[in-house]
Amino acid sequence: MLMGMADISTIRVPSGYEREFPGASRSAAEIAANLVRAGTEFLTEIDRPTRKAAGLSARGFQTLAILDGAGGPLPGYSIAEQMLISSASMTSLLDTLQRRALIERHPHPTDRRKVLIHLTDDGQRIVDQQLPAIHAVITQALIAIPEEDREPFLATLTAVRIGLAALTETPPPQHKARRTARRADL
Amino acid sequence: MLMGMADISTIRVPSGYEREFPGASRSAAEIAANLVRAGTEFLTEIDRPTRKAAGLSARGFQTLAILDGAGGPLPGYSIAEQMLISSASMTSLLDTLQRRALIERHPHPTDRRKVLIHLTDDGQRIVDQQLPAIHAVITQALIAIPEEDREPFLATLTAVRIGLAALTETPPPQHKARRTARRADL
DNA sequence: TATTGTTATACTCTATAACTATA
DNA sequence: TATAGTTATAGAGTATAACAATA
Repeated sequence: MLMGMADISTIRVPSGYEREFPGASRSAAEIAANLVRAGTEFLTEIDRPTRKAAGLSARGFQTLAILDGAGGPLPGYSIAEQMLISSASMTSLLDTLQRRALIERHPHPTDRRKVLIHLTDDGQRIVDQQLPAIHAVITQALIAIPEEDREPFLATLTAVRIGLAALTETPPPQHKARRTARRADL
Repeated sequence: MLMGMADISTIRVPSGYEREFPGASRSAAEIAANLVRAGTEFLTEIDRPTRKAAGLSARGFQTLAILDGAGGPLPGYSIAEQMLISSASMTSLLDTLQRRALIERHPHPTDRRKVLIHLTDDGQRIVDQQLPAIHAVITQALIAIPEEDREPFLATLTAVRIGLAALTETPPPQHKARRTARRADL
């Protein structure tokens, strides 16, 4: 059984946090917790109409949306690159979509190593039906955010992404050991 | 092959968007795209040390962290509720963790329906080792966000989560059909 | 009757390795 | 040699349904 949605409030980190993790920032932890949670909840809501209507996984629909966005057939490896998965995983995904007749595989006219992935009419129909529902959910979810708050919010989101990307290119940050007081204090 | 990280910038939505999806808000779509992306990237970074050091899935580590945070053993259903998964999925997760000797199952002293999940010493050690690394990553990723921007950012994140929660309790928002111009315009 | 947990079954996503065909 | 794709194999996470034991 899944429980109902409790009242929503900002996720806070207890006051002992910076004592327990020397060098760590409490406000950073709060931002991380709330950002990850908000992102996950958003994904779930975006996913909901798709799964319900089409019985399609997020990855499956994403594949269709990439093909739709490209405006024409794409070779498999180029979809795989965009989705950050291996070619073998791509094959498996495409098998699933092809079984449901949402995509077709056609040989590339000049390079016989390649397979061009086409949206079928059914696949196109699913994208055309689901995208408006998804964008309606997005618009409605953010209806209470004032227009003047949106650009600053976007700017901070981008700053976070830049900070994350910088992490990948440097050695993992140093840290001191946890100061493990009583567990119940967390 | 997975590609490297391109330069990071705000994800923007093309200008034809509100024409293509009547009633939808372009700034909302940009916030959704950047928020979901930032959340996913954050999760990936938080995940990285855990997977590397302990070969543990995100869900597996999350289970250990919940037990650690509780300060003592918990019955399975209470962990499942926090993770929003079914009791059958919980059983499978716990099987995996028990196979690696990171948790133990003990009978509840008074309610014989319940099984109390205990962190083993190995499980506790993984949490104690990984949590500082995770919090160092979080602190470092956000180092460039000025302190005075943090509370407003948190406030907007919470407003988004409230908007999302409100969606769940109401019928799906109405929307008009996609105005399907040329595909390449997207 | 409701709660807690397990088993059985099935599907998706993912990864790695080995392989074919083509460039 | 490098690129594109498939097959084979394996493992994790998820869901549903049916079930047992207990409260």
